[in-house]
Amino acid sequence: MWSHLREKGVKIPNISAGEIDRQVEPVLRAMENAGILIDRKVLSELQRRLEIRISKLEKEIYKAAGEKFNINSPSQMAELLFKKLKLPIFDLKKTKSGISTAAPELSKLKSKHKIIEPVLEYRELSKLVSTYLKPLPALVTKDGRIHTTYGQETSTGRMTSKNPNLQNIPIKGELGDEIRKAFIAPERMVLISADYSQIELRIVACLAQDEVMLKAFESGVDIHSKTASEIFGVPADKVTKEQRRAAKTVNFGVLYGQTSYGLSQALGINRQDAQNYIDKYFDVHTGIARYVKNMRAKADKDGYVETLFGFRRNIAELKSENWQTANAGERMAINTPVQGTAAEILKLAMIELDKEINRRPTTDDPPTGEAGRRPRLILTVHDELVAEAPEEDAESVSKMIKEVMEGAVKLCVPLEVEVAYGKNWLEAKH
DNA sequence: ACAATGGTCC
DNA sequence: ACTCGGACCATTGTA
Repeated sequence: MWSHLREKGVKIPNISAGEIDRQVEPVLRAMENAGILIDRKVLSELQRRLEIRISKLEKEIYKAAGEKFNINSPSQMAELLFKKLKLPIFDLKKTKSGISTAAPELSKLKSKHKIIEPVLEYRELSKLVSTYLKPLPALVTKDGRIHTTYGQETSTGRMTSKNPNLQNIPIKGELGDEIRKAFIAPERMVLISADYSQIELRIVACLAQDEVMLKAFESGVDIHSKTASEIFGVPADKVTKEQRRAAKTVNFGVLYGQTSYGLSQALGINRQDAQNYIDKYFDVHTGIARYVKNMRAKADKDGYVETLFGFRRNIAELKSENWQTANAGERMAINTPVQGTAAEILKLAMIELDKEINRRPTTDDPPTGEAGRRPRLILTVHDELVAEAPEEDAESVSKMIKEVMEGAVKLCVPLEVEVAYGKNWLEAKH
């Protein structure tokens, strides 16, 4: 499906998607066995801190409500907010059973009642405690480490992680920082984190042969600032932070087939403005517009789309009588080649890295009974790999990982990898 | 046991 | 009316 890209400078290694999956399988098993070292004390101390705060918030919420109720129950929350407190439901999303109490909806009510803010904070903190701080320590094995299970059975070719899922460890905010401090390197070792910079945008630039985007990546300019300058019609050096943030949302929205409504919700602007931005975007990015059209047509005609390495996803949804289902099918057709190709590139890098790492000797003669220190891959998070390495090898292993990842395939644009290391996962991402 | 709701990540 | 792709998991409430 993408063989024409060979003439555009794309060098696709002679390997199929299925073969990539087979070859990455033993690498995944090795990563599961390796696991990642956990500092349980960091988790338990944070848990204690948050539980104190949560009980204060509980009292505050009950007081503002005038009664006790189960804060964790969306139905009881809706009953309280919209029946007893009679908060306005104009503009709020509905669920099958009633009014949504999801965070974006409650945020709209912040100015209407003093109960909203503590509820949002309660939700945030109890999420962290119940999903991460409590369960993670229970999964630490005798070696002090957590061993997830990786899978490859997804509709795009991405990998999954379960028991626990280490691909959704919090990263936003101060509390995300605190949790990531609990994922540590052993004595005299470091964690190295390496992530592809905007890999999906680079892939779509290439698959779509979008001239403007190709040039942007070749010249190394900030892609979101460039998009901002295009859709807001301002010089590149006059782009505000706010405009850049909006442009970033547009860039990612395109990958998902986002509508004007979706964009307006994401940016908190009106729908017409959102539509104008999208129109402006497709005006400039004719290649992307063509790609979107082509993927819809391809899926419609053949019933499937393909990634760069030939992974096929059947999209039966497109044939649905239900227009919502059919629209969802269109978005899958747009997104799957991009997301799937990114997954394939990461897997190729993992296969190559595993070979390269195993060529290196163990650094130490281990003291009696102790395992020798040597580099190994330990985590994979969609566009990021985390490895462990002896601290004296941090620089050389970092460099090796970066080079292998950047060279995994030759696209029409350069692949860039950001790499850093430190004593824990937080430090390794600076 | 299962569906619905909500929330975390890329 | 509905609206952003791909995952996993906790809690509530119903069957």
